[in-house]
Amino acid sequence: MNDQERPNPHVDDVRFNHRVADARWQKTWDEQGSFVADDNSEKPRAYVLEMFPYPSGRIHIGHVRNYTMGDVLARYKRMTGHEVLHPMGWDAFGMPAENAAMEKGVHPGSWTRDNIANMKAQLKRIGFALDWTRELATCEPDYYGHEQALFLKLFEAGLVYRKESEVNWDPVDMTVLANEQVIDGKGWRSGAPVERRKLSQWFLKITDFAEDLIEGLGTLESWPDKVKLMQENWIGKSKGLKCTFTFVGDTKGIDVYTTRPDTMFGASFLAIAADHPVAQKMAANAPALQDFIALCKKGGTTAADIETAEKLGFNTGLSVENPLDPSLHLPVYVANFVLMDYGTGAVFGCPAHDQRDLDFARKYDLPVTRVVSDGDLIDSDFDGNTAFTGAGTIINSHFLNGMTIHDAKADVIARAQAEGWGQGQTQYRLRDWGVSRQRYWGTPIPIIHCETCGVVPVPAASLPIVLPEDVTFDIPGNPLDRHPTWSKADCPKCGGPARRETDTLDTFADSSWYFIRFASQPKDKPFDKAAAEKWLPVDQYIGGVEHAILHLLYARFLTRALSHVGLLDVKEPFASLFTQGMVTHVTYKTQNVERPITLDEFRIFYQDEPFDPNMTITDLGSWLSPDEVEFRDNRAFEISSGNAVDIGRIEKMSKSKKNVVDPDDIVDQYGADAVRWFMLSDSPPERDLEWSEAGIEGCWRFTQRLWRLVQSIPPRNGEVAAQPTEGSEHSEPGPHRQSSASLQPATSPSRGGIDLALTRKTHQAVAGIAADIEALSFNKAVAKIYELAGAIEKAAPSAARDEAIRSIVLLSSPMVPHLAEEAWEKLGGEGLIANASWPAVDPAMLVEDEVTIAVQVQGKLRDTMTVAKGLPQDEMQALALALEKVQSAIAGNEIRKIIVVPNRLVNIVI
RNA sequence: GCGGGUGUGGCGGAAUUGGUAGACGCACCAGAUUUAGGUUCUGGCAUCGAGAGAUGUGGGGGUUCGAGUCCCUUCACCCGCACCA
Repeated sequence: MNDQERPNPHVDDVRFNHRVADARWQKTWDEQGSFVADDNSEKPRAYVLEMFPYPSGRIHIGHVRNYTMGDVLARYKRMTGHEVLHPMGWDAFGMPAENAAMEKGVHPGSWTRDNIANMKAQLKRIGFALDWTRELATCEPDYYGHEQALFLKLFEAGLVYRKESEVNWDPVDMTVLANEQVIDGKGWRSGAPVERRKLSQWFLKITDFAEDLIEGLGTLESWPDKVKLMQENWIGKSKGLKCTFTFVGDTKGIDVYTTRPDTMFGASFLAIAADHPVAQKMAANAPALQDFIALCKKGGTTAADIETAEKLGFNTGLSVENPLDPSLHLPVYVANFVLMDYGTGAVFGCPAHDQRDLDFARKYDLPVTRVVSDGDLIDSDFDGNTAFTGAGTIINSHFLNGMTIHDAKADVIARAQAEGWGQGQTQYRLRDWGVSRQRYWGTPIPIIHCETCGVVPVPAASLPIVLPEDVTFDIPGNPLDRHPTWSKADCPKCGGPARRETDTLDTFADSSWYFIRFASQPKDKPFDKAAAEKWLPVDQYIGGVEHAILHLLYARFLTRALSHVGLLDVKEPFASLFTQGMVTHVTYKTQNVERPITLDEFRIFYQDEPFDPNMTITDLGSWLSPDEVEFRDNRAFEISSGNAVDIGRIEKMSKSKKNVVDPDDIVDQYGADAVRWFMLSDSPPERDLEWSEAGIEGCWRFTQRLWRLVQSIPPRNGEVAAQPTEGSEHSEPGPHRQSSASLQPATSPSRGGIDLALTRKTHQAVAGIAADIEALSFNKAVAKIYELAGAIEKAAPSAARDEAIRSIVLLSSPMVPHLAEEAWEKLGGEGLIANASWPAVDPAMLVEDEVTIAVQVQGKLRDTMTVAKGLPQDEMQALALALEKVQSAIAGNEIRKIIVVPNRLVNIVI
């Protein structure tokens, strides 16, 4: 399926040959350093950044979509006179490299570096306008060494600390598991049930910035609301009451934090976390409680695991007093759904108004007292299984009765403070950022543990702490830990023998400052403050919505933390954020087949029972890749077997579902421009894009259509050329350079007559496409290019038509740069189109002098009419009433009202 | 469980933000050119209806002269949940 196999004598002479053109222009851009950002430029700056890829081995089509969007914006910004920084690098640390090491016996470093080389070559083939001189890989010491320096700065500033924290522990492999490695509560390799185990780990104090990070969201006007909302909910600021429930007959008690002090009279139990000191202390001589705590430790550490697990409790036999009325006593339970790291690790349960508490109360037969009424249900008994969590009026609560929940909250907090048993407190759901990973392929944490001096930071002069190359992955666990010499170090303070920290940093740390390093990369320090600030913040950041919370929050935090310690003066790293959708593709699956069971299979399931040959077994369908499927009569069949195939759902491309498309293959077949065009067409960029053969064919045809348009006019320097205009090819690059390709109405046409309509259409396209690109509405920009192409094809030869063709080449050049360069050369444009300017717009050409008016009767469209723009309302009304269809719709009824919207519609109400 | 999102023809989507629903593309149908077509060009294409017309933006209800757009309610699907990156 390539051009050689499909000769086409009729079109080959005018066909755009991407195989030649793509390579030619990519080489030219490289040689001329077209996209190298000039740090000293006087032009206005634009920093366009896409989230850098993890070097998994191959570029995924999702990457292509992401980088194409950024590339169009970067190229457009260059055309509008900006100095553009558009860099690329590699988020190169992480687990897959270690997995490859275990599975294939390759070193994580060489595996990663090979992948980077392959993927870089792939990216180059797509023709991205990237500044490769700033390329970085986080796994190289010249990157992570600087990260270690930043870590030490934060350490000095008191933003780094150590505490115990739970990890997933595989008791068979004796190793820490990532959440991803826990499948159905079991270790992915050993299959053993996972336990939660405490380790001493390093944390960054992101919670110090919780308030700041919420406030900062308010300044991010060009971020999607949904992302800001998700971050705000993640930080989870709440105002509530921290108070003490004293043990009955004692002055000591348990501290509780609650956001619902208004419901305190409805409390029927107190629940504490399994890790709570009270639980731990009691467990010392209560084996049953020890067992229960052990039970709570089963299962993974994810929020979803913990919160969907069955709610379990253990009655400690302890009893506490309700501080609002000490005569009310509550039992104390240890419960698996209470988290030690949020609030105080203890909650009071108010079952009528909290679903979890209600489930728990029903299970352990605890009282359920309604204390908030929504009006309809005053005083009625609570017997349902759905908690009422809405607003209402307080009932069954003595002195709080009749208050709104809002007033009751304030009243209880005031009372607690006056009486000394509690105080109002602001609480955040956000937890400190645990950065320790018990893994090899990451940034070594630059700390030394000395038996006499304790924790000692590595002196800056000793950086980078380089990962040892001689490690093995034949046994589970962290190779750094068992390396014979690496962890041995001299204490920088006392010189005595000490141990190097063997935890490495979370890879999110690597991706939390790479955008700063792109802007400034001195050898001797992480970045130069002044140089970095010239580029920062990133003007447009583009990436997947899956990063809406963690990566973006950590990057925002680290930027603030670096500013806090004086290394930078930037609060928000990303001025504008765009989250793009995934690329999906249809899936195919063979049908399930039911067949008789074999003897061997029977023995596996039923051991020694007598064999029953009538028993059947169902082979589940397996995924097929599109090239294993053929179509007959609109039905799908497997080519190899001829069996019918189910056409599955359209899903995110994944290897397991065999619906991936390799960018290299399609770039080779259709050319980089057609692929880029596809990535921008049809689907709005924030939505998913469905890959299809038909779609890419259509895109390929459009590139050829554009090419034919270019062939249809003679070169500029020919004798029939229109008068030379002030084209960009004559203008000097600079901040104030005048815009290029002139689009003046063709007042002295040299070919054919005046075509004002086409000139209008062209100017409207220039203005519209500029607005669409700036709004990242690439699908709309694409539609407008199609429209303009259609208009040009229908137009008779004229100077206006020639100008329209020059314009469409310029307008589409950010999207199809190879074809545009080739066309620019054919049209006699000077220099590279990559350096050309965006066409100028004559505002007078944007206005139409006639408008089409909708005429409605009772809000229903009955007719339309074309009138002069700005026609007075009474004239519009008179014209509308004169219309035959309108009269018949009125049918002699009395006209009650006529609504006239100038230049838009007339609505007659009867 | 918690948090966020999406829903418009056969398909992807557009709709100046409350004012002509279906721009543009894909697919499909018809015709022309071509030795041929997976080329190119022209035309058609929401649904029902012969037509006039009626219906139509996941479902139900509401506000309005007018609703894809605003409000209430409901259904379906997708994403994130702190050690995947």
